[in-house]
Amino acid sequence: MAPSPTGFLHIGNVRTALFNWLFARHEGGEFRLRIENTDTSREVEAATQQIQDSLRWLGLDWDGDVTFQLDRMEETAEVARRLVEEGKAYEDEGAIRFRMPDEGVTAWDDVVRGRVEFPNEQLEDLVLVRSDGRPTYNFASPMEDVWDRITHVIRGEDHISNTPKQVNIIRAIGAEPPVYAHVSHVLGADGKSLSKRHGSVTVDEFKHAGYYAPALMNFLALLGWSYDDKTTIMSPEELVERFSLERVVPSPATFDYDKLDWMNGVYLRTLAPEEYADELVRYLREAGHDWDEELVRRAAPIVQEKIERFGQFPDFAGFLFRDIEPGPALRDGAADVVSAARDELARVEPFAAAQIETTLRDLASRLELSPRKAFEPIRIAVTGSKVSPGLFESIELLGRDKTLERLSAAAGPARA
RNA sequence: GGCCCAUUCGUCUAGUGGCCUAGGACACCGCCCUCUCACGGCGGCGGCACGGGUUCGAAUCCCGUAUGGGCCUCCA
Repeated sequence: MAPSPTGFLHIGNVRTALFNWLFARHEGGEFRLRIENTDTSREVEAATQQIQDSLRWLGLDWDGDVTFQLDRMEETAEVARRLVEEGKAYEDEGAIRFRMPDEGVTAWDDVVRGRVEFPNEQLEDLVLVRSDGRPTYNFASPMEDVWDRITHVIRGEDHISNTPKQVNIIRAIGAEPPVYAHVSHVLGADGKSLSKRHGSVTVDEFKHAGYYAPALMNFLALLGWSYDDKTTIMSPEELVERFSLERVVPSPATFDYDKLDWMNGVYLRTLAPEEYADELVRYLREAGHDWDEELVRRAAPIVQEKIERFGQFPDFAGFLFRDIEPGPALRDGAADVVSAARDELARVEPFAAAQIETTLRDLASRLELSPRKAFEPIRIAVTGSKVSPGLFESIELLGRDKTLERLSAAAGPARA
């Protein structure tokens, strides 16, 4: 994986990184991380750290130290000088250019695309070393592939037309090119390259939105790859065991946020309750919500079946932790239900979901109201919303004092 | 403009000449379950870009067209 340190890691690049990682882990090989920083003008200060944090969060661990392309400036310059001596390159206004063949074709067997051929007459004599001495990407990259004994280069399809150039350079120094696999791009719903306007695009944004890393990994793996005709939910371990480059398709994939949300929900619902609570607590802490951890843990079970992203928790269950805005206006007669509920709940013992449910259902039938009708105003009064976790569990967690307080406020001064 | 890559339901995909009356998943619609919202169950809608070949037979092979994308930097 060889990102350039120009900003946050884009989800399309992460998908490519994932394929590299899955392939390496499946084959028992190494997954290497190299920072392509030969363009010093575009380098962004914190990007190198961000890239590593993002990969770690997703669960992509690399082997050995991170390497930096510019660190081998001396070696690449040396090779360039040798190529000039051998007549395979030449100086041009202070820079060094590689002499590309003029006839025939340069070809390779791409693992995802099959045989790809380029007419050599299309190949320009590319700059190897800039006039200021820094190597260019198209020179440094293949050289490092050789020095690091990279066996497989899995990268985006935008590199297809760079490949014949790199192949020629590698052959010129008497080495064998690695195996290449060019994967397609990831697009937004409008068919254009995925960008900000489509939604989250950086790993950080997905993290902050409350996605669960294994779910995101699963989703990304299925963008351009499949195991068979029906398997969709696969743990990281299963993905590693089943992945193969041969099953990567060459056509571009559109990022479907709805499907990601669904898949994330599947993962969250499958988590053991304690694990779910742990993840939720960690998410809220990192999102800056300084809420009582004990209460968050008690609330976890009643939201696990309901939300598909941790990011939905504040809106969905925030009424447990902070004051609520006045809810929608109560319909005619609703105030009576609310104040009756307040009177009943003032006496319930113990103040627990089961007893609360019995009490409120009895109240509904006494008032000759359907549960649906009777509970709506109570829900709005207590949670501030028409949509919430289970009413009885919510009331238990809120506690008697706050529940009565909110019911009184909603019933209005007349009965308060 | 040149070269290269791609093209199966709205989306992700299965499919490698007969198993295809094209399978699965998300989304959408309907019904059931139900304290809201979800979950779950059942059912439905919906596709091989187009045109020529090759073949007894093509989603699958070949050619062309169209559409989309990439590259053509002393960017990566």
